[in-house]
Amino acid sequence: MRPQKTLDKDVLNSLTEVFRSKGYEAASLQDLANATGLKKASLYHRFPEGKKQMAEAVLEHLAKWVEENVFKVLKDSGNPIEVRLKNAIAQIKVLYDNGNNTCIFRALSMETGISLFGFQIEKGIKEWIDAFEAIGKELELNSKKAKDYAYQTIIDIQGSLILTSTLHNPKIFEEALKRVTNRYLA
Amino acid sequence: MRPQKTLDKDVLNSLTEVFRSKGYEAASLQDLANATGLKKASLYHRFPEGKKQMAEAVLEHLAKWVEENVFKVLKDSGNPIEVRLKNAIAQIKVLYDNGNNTCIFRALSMETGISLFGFQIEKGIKEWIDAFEAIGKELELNSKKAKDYAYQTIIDIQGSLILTSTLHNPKIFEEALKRVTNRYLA
DNA sequence: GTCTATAGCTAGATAGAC
DNA sequence: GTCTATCTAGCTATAGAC
Repeated sequence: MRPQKTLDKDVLNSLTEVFRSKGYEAASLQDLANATGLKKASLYHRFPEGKKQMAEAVLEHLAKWVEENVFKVLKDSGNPIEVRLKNAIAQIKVLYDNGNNTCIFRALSMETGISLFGFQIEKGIKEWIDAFEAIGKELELNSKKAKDYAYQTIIDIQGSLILTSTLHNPKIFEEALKRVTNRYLA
Repeated sequence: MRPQKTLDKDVLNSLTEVFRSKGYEAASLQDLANATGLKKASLYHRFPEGKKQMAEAVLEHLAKWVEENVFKVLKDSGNPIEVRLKNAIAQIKVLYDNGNNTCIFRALSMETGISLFGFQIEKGIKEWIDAFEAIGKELELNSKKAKDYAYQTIIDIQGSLILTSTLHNPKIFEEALKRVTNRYLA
């Protein structure tokens, strides 16, 4: 097997950037090839099922990153809950580049996308909710409140990402994350 | 001038539905033609600049609806502020069909869209913020708080729309709107 | 004002050399 | 594993009859 000129990880990162910024339909194979530095046929060699498979790989890739860098940090023992929460929030800032990146779920969730990726996106969102719901329970909120806080957290993140990108104002994202933290630690 | 077989208003409503559900790139002229019941060439007769013009017309059309049915209701004299707020929230439920419709801003705000419609979307979002900021000031919140509440209102709406559609749970949207109301009237 | 027909292009995808 | 070359289908957009 001849060694790959370009590492899988780099390819995935390039694909991620294109899908994130353009969405699924608007991301052409030419765009994806340009971003990775590979030719279209080479992309098909790595992803025989084509564009759909590329987007799925991106979703999976990001899901792993979040699991490793957000959820694990939230759960991970050793640290007191305030520290875990703050560390997780810091990673969320990395994930969304301080609000300058759109969320991949949003980019891939238009109707064509819904039938294509609906399941993965729904699963992903539920994992976010579960992760924050667990934090609420750990803080001994009653079960309704733990759930409400979790929903509000995701709403704050998603809503503030939209506002930050349309108004070009990262402060909105930052303040939303502060609000999330305060809701739990107040 | 031969009378139009299909009214402008009906055409716009059909176009709106397609752009809303598919986004800009994924909405083909064939889709738009099917939805309106007109042939492609007839669409070009009404919108000589093509698809871009159709999307712009949709944005304008919705902006007018919101101005008339949300902003005017919010400002409109005669009624006490609690009633105005509740009426406006009721209209927002109509606009988004209880959370089942995606927001046109989101549908048209991917990168290809950003250069195309960024200005109109930014303007639209700012109008929403201004409208709610005015409510806060009327309630004698200080100017920072009035602004914060307005941002949080739009964040709650946009964020809850995303969650409602990905989780197929209109209750999330409904509760977010309750939260908006309570924030102002508590 | 609406239609049929079609131009011109780019999309996603494949074949096969190296 | 990567490339050049190419296929077919679908796209946006236009021409011109009625």
